[in-house]
Amino acid sequence: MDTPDKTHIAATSSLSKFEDSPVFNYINSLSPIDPIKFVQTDHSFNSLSFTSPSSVFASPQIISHRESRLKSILSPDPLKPELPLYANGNKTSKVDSETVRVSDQCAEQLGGLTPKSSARGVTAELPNAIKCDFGSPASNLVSSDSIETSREREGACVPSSFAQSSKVNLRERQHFKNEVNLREICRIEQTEEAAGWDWVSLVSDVDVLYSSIIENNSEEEQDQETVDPGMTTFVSTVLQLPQDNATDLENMVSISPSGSCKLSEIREPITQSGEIGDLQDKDQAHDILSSSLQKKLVVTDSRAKVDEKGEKRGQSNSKQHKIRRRCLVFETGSHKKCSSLILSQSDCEVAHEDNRLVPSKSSVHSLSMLPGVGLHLNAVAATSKNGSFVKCKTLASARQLISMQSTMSSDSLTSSQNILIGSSALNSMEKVSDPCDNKVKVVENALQTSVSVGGEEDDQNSPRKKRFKQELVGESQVCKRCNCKRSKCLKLYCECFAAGLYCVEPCSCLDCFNKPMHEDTVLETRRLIESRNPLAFAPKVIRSADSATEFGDETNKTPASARHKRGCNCRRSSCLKKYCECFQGGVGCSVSCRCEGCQNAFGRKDGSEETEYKVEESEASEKNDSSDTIKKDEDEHADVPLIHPSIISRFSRGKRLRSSLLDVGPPPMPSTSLKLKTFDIFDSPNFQMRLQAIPEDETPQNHNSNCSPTSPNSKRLSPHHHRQPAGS
DNA sequence: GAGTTTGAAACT
DNA sequence: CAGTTTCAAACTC
Repeated sequence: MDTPDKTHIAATSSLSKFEDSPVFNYINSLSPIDPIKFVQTDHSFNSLSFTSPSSVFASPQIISHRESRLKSILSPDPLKPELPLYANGNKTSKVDSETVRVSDQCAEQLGGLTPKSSARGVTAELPNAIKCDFGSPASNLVSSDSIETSREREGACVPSSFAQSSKVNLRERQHFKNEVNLREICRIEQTEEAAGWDWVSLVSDVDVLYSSIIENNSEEEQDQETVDPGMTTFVSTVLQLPQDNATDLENMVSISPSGSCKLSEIREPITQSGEIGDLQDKDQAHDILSSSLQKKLVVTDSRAKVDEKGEKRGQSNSKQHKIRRRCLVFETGSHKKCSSLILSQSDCEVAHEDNRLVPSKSSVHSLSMLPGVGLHLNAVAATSKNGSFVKCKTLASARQLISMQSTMSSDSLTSSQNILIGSSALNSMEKVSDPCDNKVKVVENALQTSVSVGGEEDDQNSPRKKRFKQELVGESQVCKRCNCKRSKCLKLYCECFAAGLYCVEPCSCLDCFNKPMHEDTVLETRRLIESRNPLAFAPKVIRSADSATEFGDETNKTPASARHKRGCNCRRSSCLKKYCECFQGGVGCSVSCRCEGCQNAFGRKDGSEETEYKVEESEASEKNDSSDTIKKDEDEHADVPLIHPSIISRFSRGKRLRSSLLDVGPPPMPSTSLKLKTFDIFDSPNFQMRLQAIPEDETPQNHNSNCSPTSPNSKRLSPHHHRQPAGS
């Protein structure tokens, strides 16, 4: 109902309207504040103005927007782009002209920050930034109200009656408070850094600080000139993003000219009045932001000198700066329709460096999202409902806890970058074809460091360690480290190819064609294979609902009833080894299986899934060791019993299971706490849910096929279906 | 690490 | 569609 016009009018002619409004008149009659002053107080978010109509605008909306904005910086919600906020903005073209000016000022101010004064400078600047952010009544309606607007108004503002009285001393006091707060946050930051970034909590801290500052500065006037830089600097400095997160910010800023970028939102006065001015502003802001980001680094490093842990921090930062967050690579048009196709595994460089990523909304969101989002089929998605931060935190923690090896072997680097983008929303992004194998991979670093953290092996060169590292890497990113010799990795024999991933250096394949440089070949081959079997690249393991529907198997009603889409055909392994895809996938056999002598611990095809049922229904039931092991695992993930084959497969690789009992068990879990910790990410129910959910979205046609009575694999429909193993 | 086993994928 | 071959992972030693 609030049309832009309304908003705009309300913003531009707010004074007259307010004055004309009965409410205003009434409040004005109650308030000693002069109406003119009221206008000013609007922008300053003066506490006294609460008695005036401005209080209406200084409602929790402001806080809400502020919080949402802060959160959006850290956890942009793809479903809630910031852009709409701008739509409500009341910015005028007037602000556009201010942008450049203010931006320049910002740059100057940033440049003026010396290492020693950086912290103080940030502190001093912060209040204004906040004020500008939230002080304006107009900004109440538009969270993204530009700082420049406030600044502009500052210059013309008429000092409010209360503000002048408390200026000097109060400001100093506030600055002191703010600085104290800032230092506290810096300490928090350091602590978080040392213990691994507790990003969420840090955000909360910052948010609290903001609130505190806002309150403190509600009495403070708007005569301070430094604004945006402070805000930006503050964000940059205080948050001191873990590299990947920082990169996210950079990405968000640089990649999203659409204006949905979060950081630019803070400092960039995006005007609603015109696209041209908008673009100009954005360009300006982009440049400024780039510079500010650089400044940020300076500030950070500078502060590092001051901090007790400065050296450590500095090292960490310098290393972190080398990290390039991998981003999802997008598929070229040929297969855009088929969302489940291979995408370039290119390393997603920070956009502002190469600008190869198309700045679209989705791109922003995708960048905001963690790699897990949009991953194809077997790709590991660590994202969960809270996943983004969880993963970030975890990874960052791992990275922070142990100094990374700045020179990661490229093979390990690339292993985690084979991310297949299936999300159609991400298809809008340009494909980045540059593999960028030389980039340090955050996840892998984290994993690597995690290994070190575990203390299991200190020797980086230990074969065992290498192996485990590779496995972790492979698992974490579901980089199928294939070993194809003759298939050229263009057949489903190749796990990489089957998973919709490009082969990477960890692979030991020969004559591999499953690489971005052979994309055409890969896509063509995929087409051919899919023409033969539409489900060829569909997930092999289907969730309970799907499988139950598809197979009509009553035994699949169990929560742990994920089933292999085709069923196995085991004859000698008794479905007790990973030769069996059902077992490998951590699912029980179903009537679709044609296995002989099925002993699948996850559920036999004859329906003897007592294990699962009992596990699900009664934890008290004692079973043999193998069943018990399975039970525990399934209890932990009762809601998502499915364990992706790749995970299991990679998990146990190199950890050969000598015992049949162990073989019967669930995917071998890391024996060390380290491993458990690492894999908590991937074993989390949410993660598992993602694994299952993503393919559904990505391969709708396939899933439709899945639901069809006819299976692509005619063998599945053979009379063997009803054959019951004699042993069972 | 080499060799064997296994079962899916591919082929006929 | 069934049988066979090919293939690479899983597994054993």
